[in-house]
Amino acid sequence: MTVSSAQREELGKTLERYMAERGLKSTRQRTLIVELFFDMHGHFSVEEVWARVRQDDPRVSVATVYRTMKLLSDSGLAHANNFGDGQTRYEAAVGREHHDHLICTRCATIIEFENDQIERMQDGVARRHGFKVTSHKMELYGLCKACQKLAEQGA
Amino acid sequence: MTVSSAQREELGKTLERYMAERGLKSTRQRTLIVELFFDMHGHFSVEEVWARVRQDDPRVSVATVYRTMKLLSDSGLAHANNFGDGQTRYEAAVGREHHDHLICTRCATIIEFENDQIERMQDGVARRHGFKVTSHKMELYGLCKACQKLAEQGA
DNA sequence: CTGCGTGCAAAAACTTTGCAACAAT
DNA sequence: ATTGTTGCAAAGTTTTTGCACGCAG
Repeated sequence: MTVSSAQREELGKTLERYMAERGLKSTRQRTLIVELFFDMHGHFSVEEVWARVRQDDPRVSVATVYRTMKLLSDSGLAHANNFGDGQTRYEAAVGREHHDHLICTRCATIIEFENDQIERMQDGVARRHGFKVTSHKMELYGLCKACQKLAEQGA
Repeated sequence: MTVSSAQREELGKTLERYMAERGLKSTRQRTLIVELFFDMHGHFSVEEVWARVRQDDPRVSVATVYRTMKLLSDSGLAHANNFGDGQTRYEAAVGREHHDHLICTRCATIIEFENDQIERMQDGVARRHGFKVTSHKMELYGLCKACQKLAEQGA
């Protein structure tokens, strides 16, 4: 699932607006990190994004990647996740439907899914508690098909 | 919602069995930490549990609390959560229904809720993906009633 | 006795931050 | 020019671990 050029443009505009609103500047590093991050598809730690960025420009520091990922997260262009290992993983939030995750606790495979019915029920729950929900996350942990087989075989 | 004595007994048995199975030993520290943790109701960081434990025995080290909470988590008697701040929070997993969380991003209030219908739909999703779910977590982030009012008043 | 558990401090893992040089507007 | 940004290294947080001693079984 590639981010289309239209979506990419949309993304750029959102980011520009966000930065303009708070007097932030567009730099070579930021542009590179954002560009590369949105070309990667999945859930990446800062370390992983940094590794990719260094292929193109070895002089970029981790600190800048940390700062830029936080920027993307604050601006709503990326979502920050915590899947239980001790690091924050980011994923693109544009050009995609909202979705949740099935996570294999054996091989760490992540399957994404989407279920409008569940979303609606979540909204209902929130409403009944007087909550105004701005975001949510739902993760189902267990064994994927392949790992169930391996587990049966005692591997 | 207090853990009843019957539930407490159940808890003790589960833990004993778990420890016996792997040759783990029951110590003064472990007993104290487990006891106190199950008397606290809520979602606590290791630091918070430690603070409580030290009231009763100032000689217990954080390391032991870390190790014991991990033990509880591994044995299924406690659940580990990550609510976005950078620390793991534990909550009792016995003597309670499974539940999920509404989290106020302003005042950090946590409301628990339970919804069987959603649970069933989650199971359905997992089944369709060939997943065998062992646990899940669902968190709705937003503003609680009180904070919505404060926000309106521009506070 | 045997070996797991504990306390302590050191280290690890991840993330943030102060600062001087640098770059964008 | 002015102000935000970067790289670096230092420091902050949270959690884990090595080790010598102690305690449970």
